[in-house]
Amino acid sequence: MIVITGQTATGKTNLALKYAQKYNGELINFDSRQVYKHLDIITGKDISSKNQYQLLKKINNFDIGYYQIEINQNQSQTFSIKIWLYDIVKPNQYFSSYEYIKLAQYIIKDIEKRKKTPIFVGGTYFYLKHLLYGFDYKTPPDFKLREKLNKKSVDELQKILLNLNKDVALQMNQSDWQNPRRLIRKIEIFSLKNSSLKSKKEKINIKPKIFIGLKFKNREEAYQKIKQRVEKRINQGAINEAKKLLEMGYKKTDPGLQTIGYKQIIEYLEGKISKEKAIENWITAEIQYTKRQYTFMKKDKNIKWENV
RNA sequence: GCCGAGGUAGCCAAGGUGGUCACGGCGGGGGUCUGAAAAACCUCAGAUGUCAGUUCGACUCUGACCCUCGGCA
Repeated sequence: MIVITGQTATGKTNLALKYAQKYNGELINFDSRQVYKHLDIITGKDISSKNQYQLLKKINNFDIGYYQIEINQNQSQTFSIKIWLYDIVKPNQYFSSYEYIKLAQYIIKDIEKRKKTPIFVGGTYFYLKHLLYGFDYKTPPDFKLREKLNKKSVDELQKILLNLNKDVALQMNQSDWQNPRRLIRKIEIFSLKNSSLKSKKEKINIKPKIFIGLKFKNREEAYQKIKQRVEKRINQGAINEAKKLLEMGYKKTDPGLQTIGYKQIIEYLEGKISKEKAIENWITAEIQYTKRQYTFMKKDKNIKWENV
């Protein structure tokens, strides 16, 4: 197995495609935004309009399939490579690392059955971490509870958790203790009706043969690349894409639209900021994201870093 | 040139009868990370236009100067 990860806009997919040619591979996306249908231009899916999604199988609400993309090596040679795990769910559907891993494991088996090499490409280290190193999945989300808890203040959530499980509450770090999402998840886990569920932990410890992380050599480089990329996406019709999604009935609060690019463009479409400001904010958000990505990823000592 | 308003960190911006020299937000640096992660959250560092004067003490008062923005010329 090969894994290509790293900061956004560093050319992960291109590198992955090279490996795909060399090792007879197929790509598996692990980008948490590209799993959504219709989010194409802004999330930077490497497909064109002539690519058709090939549906392999429906598992629950998930459309598992691939895009077949062609690469012209030179005039005479063309490679055809599959990319899996794009377009799995609608922008308003719930999706999580749990679902991701189930699907990824299924695809790995499928690829290996055909004697090909799975090549994971993406920037969502949260998903990758769980895929490679395992995860103790024991409590599914309780959306009713979340909805209720989302209305509470951090203060109230802290009190609820203290009553539920004092030890866990006191062990939380400073950041998580102030973080409503983390508090809600903990409450979810320790609330009575869920506590009896059995652990589904699977022992996983996958060691990729090649595990590369791409990062920018400095901030200036990141700024230039990201600026170019955002401008390109604007020219490709990013604004229309966002508008179209709203016209289709998706809301800005849907999980799929909680995405860099959409958030800023929607503010523009709502008349809150100018187009120029939206673009500027988009670029800034993207740079901030690259920083968070590296902060998280650099703790993984198995990644071999390459500067771009 | 005259009249008015104003100059507080990279940007936006609050403040006070002169007394721990100053509220925030953005941006920036550094982090957190066990079913929402392109999310959410934590943390740190930055400032009173210039020069004089009044005063025990001025970012706050006075004067000059330099800029900026309106209006009149």
